[in-house]
Amino acid sequence: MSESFTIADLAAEFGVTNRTVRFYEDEGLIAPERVGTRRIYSQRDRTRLRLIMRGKRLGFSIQEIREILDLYDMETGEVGQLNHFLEKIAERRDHLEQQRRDIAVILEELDRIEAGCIERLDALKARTKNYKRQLNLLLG
Amino acid sequence: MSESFTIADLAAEFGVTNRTVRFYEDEGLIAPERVGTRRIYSQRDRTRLRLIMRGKRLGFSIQEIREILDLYDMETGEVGQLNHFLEKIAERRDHLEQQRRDIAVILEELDRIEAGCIERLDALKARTKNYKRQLNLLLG
DNA sequence: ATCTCACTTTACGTAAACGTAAAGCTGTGA
DNA sequence: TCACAGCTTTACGTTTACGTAAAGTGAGAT
Repeated sequence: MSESFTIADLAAEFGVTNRTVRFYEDEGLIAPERVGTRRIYSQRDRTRLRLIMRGKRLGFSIQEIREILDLYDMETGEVGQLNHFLEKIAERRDHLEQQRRDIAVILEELDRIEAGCIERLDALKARTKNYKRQLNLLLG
Repeated sequence: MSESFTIADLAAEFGVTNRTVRFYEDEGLIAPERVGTRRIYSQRDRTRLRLIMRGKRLGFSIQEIREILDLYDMETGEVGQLNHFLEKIAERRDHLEQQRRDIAVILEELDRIEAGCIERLDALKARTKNYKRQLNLLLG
């Protein structure tokens, strides 16, 4: 158990370059082990990369992704920290719910546009059909 | 009817700078009228800006936003175009639905993390309470 | 033994999305 | 009338998120 991965493994899995994976390390988002100079990635690193990619798909900056990872990491116990922590979570939730609303709006619009588009296509097909029918009448 | 707006109006409404609004014009996303050299924005421009901001919140690039605006603009009639158009819509939908799934996953995680956090807070409160009770016993 | 391949560091380059400073035009209220 | 607030263009600057080239290292195959 507890597999390990090379940089190329993870880069391929997540569809990015080795450079990108190293960049995330420079930014402190992941911290793989070393064997000599070579990087060895654990399941935990892989999980963190998965979270990073999710953040990227939602347009979050490296800094924002760092904050999200911090939320996952937090092992604090102090009360003030915990409250601050809960605030951070609430902020993230607000942001995500705004995005969710945005998505809902755009999806509705896409449906509407697509419907109009299909309607036009049908109209065109009907005209073509009619044209063919008339042609058949003419040509016997 | 058919109000018009200055650049400052719209910049303020959408929480960006005048420069940003001009930048979107340079990129061909909007095309306000002119009175002399001054830009005059219509309701249509305002609507397009609203779409632009939505795209930005979802992390779309200017190029992607341009494509989305094109979807709204399209008045084409040719069949090939219409089919290509439907493909574009499908792509957008796929992208948005991926984002929606991403959001769902993160929101669930946030819930989980928040729950653990509140649990810890409660535990701390309970200990504090117990401590106070013992103090009261001691101090009468 | 040496070749090759995948890895490493260092460091300069680049595209996107604006920021910002300079210099000038314009209408309007005191 | 004139000062000033708000608009304009031009153009160079900045940050983010990597790309890319150069030069070197370690391990396994031939």
